[in-house]
Amino acid sequence: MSASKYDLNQQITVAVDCIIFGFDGENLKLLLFKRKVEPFINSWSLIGSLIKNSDSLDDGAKKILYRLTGLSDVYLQQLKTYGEVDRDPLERVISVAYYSLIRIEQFHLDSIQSHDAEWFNLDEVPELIFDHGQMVQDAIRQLRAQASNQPFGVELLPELFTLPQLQTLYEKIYSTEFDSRNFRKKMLSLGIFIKTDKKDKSSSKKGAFLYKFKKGGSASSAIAYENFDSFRPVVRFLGK
Amino acid sequence: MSASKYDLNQQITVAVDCIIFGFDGENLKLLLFKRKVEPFINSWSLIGSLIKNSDSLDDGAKKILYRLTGLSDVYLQQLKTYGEVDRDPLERVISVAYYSLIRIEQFHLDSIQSHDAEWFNLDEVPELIFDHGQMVQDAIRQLRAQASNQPFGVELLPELFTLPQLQTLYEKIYSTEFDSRNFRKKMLSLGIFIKTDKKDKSSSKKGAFLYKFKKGGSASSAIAYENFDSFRPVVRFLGK
DNA sequence: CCAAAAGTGTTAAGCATACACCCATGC
DNA sequence: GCATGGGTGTATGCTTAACACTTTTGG
Repeated sequence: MSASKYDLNQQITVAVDCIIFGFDGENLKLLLFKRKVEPFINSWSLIGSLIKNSDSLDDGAKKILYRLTGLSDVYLQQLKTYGEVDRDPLERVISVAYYSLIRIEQFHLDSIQSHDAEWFNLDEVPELIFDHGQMVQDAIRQLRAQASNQPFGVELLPELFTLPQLQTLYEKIYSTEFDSRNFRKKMLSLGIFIKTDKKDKSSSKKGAFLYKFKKGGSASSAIAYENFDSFRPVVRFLGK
Repeated sequence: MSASKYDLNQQITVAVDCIIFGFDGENLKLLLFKRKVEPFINSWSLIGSLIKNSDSLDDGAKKILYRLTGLSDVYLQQLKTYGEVDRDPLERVISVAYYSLIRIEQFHLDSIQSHDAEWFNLDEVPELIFDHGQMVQDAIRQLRAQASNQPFGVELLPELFTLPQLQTLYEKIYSTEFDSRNFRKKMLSLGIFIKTDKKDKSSSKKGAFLYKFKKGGSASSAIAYENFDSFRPVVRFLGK
């Protein structure tokens, strides 16, 4: 391709980085992989790469995530673009960061392992290259902000899930604990869950009822729940 | 500068666009200017340009805003990066959008006019090039989200301002009306305003008391008010 | 004196929070 | 039969939201 028609001199490389949070029913984790190119080859890095001329940013992010981890059908949300001049020592690179929150399943685990990627508990994340640590911090903040204004869960919990599981997810996101009576009351009052008559007995003798999401929530989004009154916070109570 | 060391073939141009909202005490406006280059020369456009190799995105946005309008010391906040492949018909350009909300003053007016820029009422914005219309929509949404979670006003109202002015600002942002008794009660309960003993009589015979912001709010931000409990929405009531 | 905007107080309803006990079951 | 986690209800205080009249003063 010929040089830019607007400015022959601009020479900026464009990358995307994906901050992928995962929930396994117990813990919130972060997906990392070992960088394959210099500089910092073999250091832990977010899932990222340069985008192609022919891919939009959104498409490019999806493809890169698939190529580097095997994950597909992940709803990625744009977080922020990082553009400090010297953030990459090799050359001028700006990076458009995307994030998502998915449920970790066996399918994912196999795929990820075969790609040299790995899930890390959020409190055991190793040193990351460049400004990736900052990206993760920003993504957590964003995740919390979203979770407090919109319920989420589609694609992020198993199709059927229990309220204790949902509570655990929220507790991990906020690094706090909620009173189960208030939590259940609040969640059920949102009117977006349907109780099934099945029970999950994997974590207690009594078993917990399985719920599913009501249709009409955003099918494409792991995070946002459409048509939801954003003025009514989902999580306000932080008391026990 | 030599070609990219990561990828010799990537050829993507990077621009920034600034969505500048202005408040003149009565109306919320949008700053536009007439594009100076083909394609679409002389069409109305957001304030934007390519960034330089030596400028970070944040710095580049500030400089471009200054160059094209004369505005300086504007706290710009990154909105989103737009990266559809064909968003610019001439070549592949991604644009990092920034936005701000400032008060419109005489100083600004002169400077802006001399730069061929112009303030438009939000409901009278002309057709914009590329995806700039979408950017404006996204910025309004973001502005509302911010305004509902954090009080704002520093740098965005005159140093001294009246509560009716503040109410007008919020009403314009949300395109709705608030009950003045509830609005005042809520704002004053935030504890971030100081009543002065001066009155502004420009809009009524009785005159309205002038208030100022308490120190300790974010001095650098026109929009965010730091150290504010983000779990307590500022604007929830939308009733009259 | 009157028009026009500023300023003020109360009540009812809804929501958040705190808190303690019974239930079902596998072992 | 008991330990474990699941499930439920109520009372209190705070925030929101609805609502109407008085004050000030320039003209």
